[in-house]
Amino acid sequence: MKDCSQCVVRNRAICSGLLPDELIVLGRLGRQQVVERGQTVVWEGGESLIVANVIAGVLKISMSISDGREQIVGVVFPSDFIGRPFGKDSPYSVTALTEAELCVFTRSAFNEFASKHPELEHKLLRRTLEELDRAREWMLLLGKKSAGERIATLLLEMSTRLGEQGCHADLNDLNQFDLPLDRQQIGDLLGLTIETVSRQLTKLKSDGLIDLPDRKHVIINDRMRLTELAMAA
Amino acid sequence: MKDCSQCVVRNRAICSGLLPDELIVLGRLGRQQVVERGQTVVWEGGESLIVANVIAGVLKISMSISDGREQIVGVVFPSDFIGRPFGKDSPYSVTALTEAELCVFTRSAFNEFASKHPELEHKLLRRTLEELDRAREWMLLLGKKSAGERIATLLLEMSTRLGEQGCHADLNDLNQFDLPLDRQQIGDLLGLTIETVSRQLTKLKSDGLIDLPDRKHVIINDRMRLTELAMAA
DNA sequence: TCGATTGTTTGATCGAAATCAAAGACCGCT
DNA sequence: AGCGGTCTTTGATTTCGATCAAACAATCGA
Repeated sequence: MKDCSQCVVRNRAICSGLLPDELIVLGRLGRQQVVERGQTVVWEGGESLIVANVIAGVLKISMSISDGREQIVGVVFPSDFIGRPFGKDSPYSVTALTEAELCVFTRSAFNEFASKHPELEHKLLRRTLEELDRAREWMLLLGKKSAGERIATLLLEMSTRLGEQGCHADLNDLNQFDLPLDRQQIGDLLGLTIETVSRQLTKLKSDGLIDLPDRKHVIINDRMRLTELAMAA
Repeated sequence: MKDCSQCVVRNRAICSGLLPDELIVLGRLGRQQVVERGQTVVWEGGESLIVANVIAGVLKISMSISDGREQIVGVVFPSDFIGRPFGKDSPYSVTALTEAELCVFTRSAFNEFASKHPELEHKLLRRTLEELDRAREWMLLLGKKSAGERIATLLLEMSTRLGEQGCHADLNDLNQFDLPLDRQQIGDLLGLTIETVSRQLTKLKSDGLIDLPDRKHVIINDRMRLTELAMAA
């Protein structure tokens, strides 16, 4: 890492709040790394050798069953933390959905540094609690929502999460963004098949709630109706 | 709290590892409380005024949609921690599935104590990471598994989690236990209806994999086949 | 002990999403 | 610009679990 004080996620990542000299020590432990779309940085079942902060790009966290069925259990954005500090093997894979830039630490070096810096662990705890809330919200979606509700929920979630990052095409417009996931991945995230995803998106489009100028780009026309849809059939 | 050093979850709860004098301070902040079956201790959407350690009993964590659909997003056992420290309102309810005993703290008192005791926060972080892993494992179940696989997975999960607690009828027999959930709750946990739960349990029974001497009691006869079932149709 | 209430099982039918199948759109490459 | 591959959409059919309905079993209080 060259210089943490110049880092674009400096104020949002878990390292925010560290003192300048602590930041220098941490910076020396990390190295910046670019990963290309599709590349996996943590393997399900493998010893989680690294942890990292996401500087740029979007990644998926996924788990699978032996017969190949895959479920995406998390989507990770800039300033988020990835990997499984402490304990055992990683129960999931982490794979880049777009080209991404990471600030990578070996797990052991990070664990050691963290154990000496309660402020860092506190930040990580808060983030983990938020991630747990999000996971549970998604359990509600997977357990109880219809296909239409799921798609509506996804679009709104993507809008806000990308918005927090300033990742929107137009910085001022939450209602326009590029999906970092293809149809198959949306299916794997929502517990639906690719065909159902496609049909539901087409339906939202023909109902006028959204526009889909191309495969990835989404324009939300009627946020209110989409929000209603997200919560009730 | 009378005396933490006598607490039955003393060695497993997040307070383990605190020094004797720290434990005395923490003990004075908490109070022991018995909650009866069905009683809710944290309300979805409400300000999470309390956090607690579970001393005895089993509780559910649940979220719901405005129209009444409910999803159980977690099941909590003795030595587990409940409530949402730091931040905002609780996004979920916590309700006792059996009579339970809690060691309750006001959230503010706990937050303050925790901020001065990194060791405690570290324990809480590890636990939260484990809870997150479990939530994601459940997302895989909800998103990708068939009804039969879900039931098999639940029975094995219950067997191991109750086993960790020494809650089994026969302490040496992981293959026999009482379900703390009724059929409706099993459905709400697995994303199934009560009828499907009943049918799948009946099927496992007639296939000889399990016995169901009464509503709550489960005997696992063929753990291996049940394990295979849990992971593939 | 009985009747009421609640929880569970079983049966019949329905429907949302999966699966199977094929056409169409988009992208990168030469 | 044209070709080959991948991704997406659309259509036809099937299936698993939901829903509707009713019988059955367990629990509780009087």
